[in-house]
Amino acid sequence: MIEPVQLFKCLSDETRLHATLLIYMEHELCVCELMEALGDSQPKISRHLAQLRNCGILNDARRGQWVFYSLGKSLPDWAKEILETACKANKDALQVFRKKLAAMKSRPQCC
Amino acid sequence: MIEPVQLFKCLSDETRLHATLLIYMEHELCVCELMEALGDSQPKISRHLAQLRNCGILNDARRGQWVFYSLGKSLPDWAKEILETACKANKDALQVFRKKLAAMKSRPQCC
DNA sequence: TTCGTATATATGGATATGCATATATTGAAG
DNA sequence: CTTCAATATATGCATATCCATATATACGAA
Repeated sequence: MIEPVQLFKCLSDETRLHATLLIYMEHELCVCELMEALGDSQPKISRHLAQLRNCGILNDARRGQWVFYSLGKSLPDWAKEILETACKANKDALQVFRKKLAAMKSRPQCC
Repeated sequence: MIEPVQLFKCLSDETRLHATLLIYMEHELCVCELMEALGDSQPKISRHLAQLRNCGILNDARRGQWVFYSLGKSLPDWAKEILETACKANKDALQVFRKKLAAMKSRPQCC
């Protein structure tokens, strides 16, 4: 079970915070979508996602060529509350990311 | 104005997290009370408090020999919400710290 | 083979902590 | 009043450790 201090450490990096909040809002995103939305390199995104997965914050599922990340299934309620609050506090930045997502061409299909 | 990622970084260390939550619950504590409650060395506590003060999370006020720390005055509501949620998630540990505080002899008087 | 993703390695930079020391306040002795 | 000691807190320095990132490479699916 994740501890508060561990969640805070995970969210203390911009890439991880934004990726987590985007996934929280969009329910499911793959690595290439996050690359596009956040404008970061593939290894950078992948590495941070791996860390979030190892902590139980995210869950990964391969479908064809793509690996989709979603919120961890056993994430406690207090952690979701913190994500919800962080979304509100980060509204402006998230808006920009979501626009980039929406403008993305050849987005992988959800099954 | 503090950014979410900055708050998370501050709370990503056990000493800072516990000190902040204790101050949130008790409204005001001095360095020696935090040393007693958390069982950490004086320079360690002092440094972490300085960092929290520099970020605007805490406020300091000297009264006599003591320096009392309280929540920063301009801390936004979303930040307080996060502290509230973290308190709930950390209830057990905080309970132990508060007991040590209550058992402390020669606690400095509040003016 | 190509596309999407993961990981190994190296490196630079940040961070935490201990120890020693400095500063500030208070009170007591002279 | 001045000096000295005790108490409370802050900080400079050295060090060890952790972290983020880039580059290169490997793996897995189509």
